[in-house]
Amino acid sequence: MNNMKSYLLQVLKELALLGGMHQFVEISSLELAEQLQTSQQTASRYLLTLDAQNYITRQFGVKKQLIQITDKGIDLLKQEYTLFQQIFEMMHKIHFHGHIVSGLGEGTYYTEQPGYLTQFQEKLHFRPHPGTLNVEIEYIERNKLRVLRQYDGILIQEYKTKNRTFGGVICFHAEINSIKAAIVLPTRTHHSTILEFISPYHLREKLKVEDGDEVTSTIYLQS
Amino acid sequence: MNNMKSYLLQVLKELALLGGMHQFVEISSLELAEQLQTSQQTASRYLLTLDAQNYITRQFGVKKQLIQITDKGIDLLKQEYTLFQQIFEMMHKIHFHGHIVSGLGEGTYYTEQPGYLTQFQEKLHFRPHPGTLNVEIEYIERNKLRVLRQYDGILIQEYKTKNRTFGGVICFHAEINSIKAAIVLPTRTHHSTILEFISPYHLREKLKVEDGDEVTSTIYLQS
DNA sequence: ATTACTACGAATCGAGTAA
DNA sequence: TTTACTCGATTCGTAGTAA
Repeated sequence: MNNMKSYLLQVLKELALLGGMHQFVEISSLELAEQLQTSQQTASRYLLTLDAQNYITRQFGVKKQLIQITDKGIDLLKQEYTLFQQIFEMMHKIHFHGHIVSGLGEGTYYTEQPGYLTQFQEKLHFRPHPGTLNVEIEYIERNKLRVLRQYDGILIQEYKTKNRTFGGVICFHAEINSIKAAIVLPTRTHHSTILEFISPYHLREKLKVEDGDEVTSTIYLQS
Repeated sequence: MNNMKSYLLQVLKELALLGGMHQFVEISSLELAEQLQTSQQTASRYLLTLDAQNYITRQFGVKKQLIQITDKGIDLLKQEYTLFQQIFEMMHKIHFHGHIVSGLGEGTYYTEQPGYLTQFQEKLHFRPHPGTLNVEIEYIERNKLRVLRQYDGILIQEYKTKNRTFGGVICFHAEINSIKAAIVLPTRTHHSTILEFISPYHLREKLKVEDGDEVTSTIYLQS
């Protein structure tokens, strides 16, 4: 029953704009039809359907009916509102969904390099636990990754030892399942769909996750 | 062309969630179909329609297409977001639309009574210009008036002179066409669709309005 | 692989109208 | 008035398929 017809959501929105989440709304099917720019018959049918699916309750007076949005209807509206908030917050933060995968164990090596460590502490204001937690994001969300790459992030500069060069990386503050963390984006490698998280905590323990588990994360764009 | 089909709005929303307002989104009609839980053919037709109506622009790569939401599409999403904000802000403020009407000139008499004046100044923190500006709200919005009456507002108490009794009224801070004001609700008279505004300014002059002109107003519910 | 056309079945709309 | 039913008209969705 969550394959809600989109036009019914519009009707619910219209009722909410008239105060239907707080009070009953006194409205005839013809009045509603005018608001929705449709026919009285269609408006009446919309109300029947919303009622049958428990998104609204109705009482019939002598003339017009009194309509109130149910908790189920309010939840649906809230859910929709949240999505719009996500859309318009996307200049501040981006949400990703994915599941835990194992890296090649390189994470531990890199996060223990003193040249990176000092920069992490200076610029991210925490000392990362050794290793990274890798999250394969849903493939469709590679598009959000492209948005993410438009932003500057926190630059960890490349540096050289006598043996080798350690490349620069971009970091963003983040949360994974609501735990404080950051992501590390290699400046090259534009086609990966893996996010590497570092954190002051041992994330696998703190989050109690293992390979394949689903996680949600938020990346903060302001540096 | 503003009789946008509601399912097209959902498609636009989905593209926006993938970052389509900030960047191009790389998505095949099949992928989009999966997101929308519909068929590839339907998704393809949705995109054709959105393109034809200039809500999106598309570039075709060798494989998938690149989609970006146009300014027109962004405007539509913003408009929708604004409506949801209004819905969920309704515990703080309520918006009304209406047009100016003439009162019976009583407003001037009442707003000049010293017993009201001192209370207005104490409780509303401004000295009202003599008279009220009356706004007949759209009939359908009587439902929001019912929501408004659930709130306590700012009580102006009744008082007596040796000649007569002046009844109590409820006030709410307000704005009318963005100008600071307040509304005065008689405690009785539950079936009026007229809002009476008082303001430190002479509203008819300040707003440059006359009878029949449309105005929008915001009523603030927190006392 | 991907887009999108055609054709037709399914769902939705709204005029007429009863209650 | 008002709601909401029936039923023909219109719109929408999707299988098959071409490009």
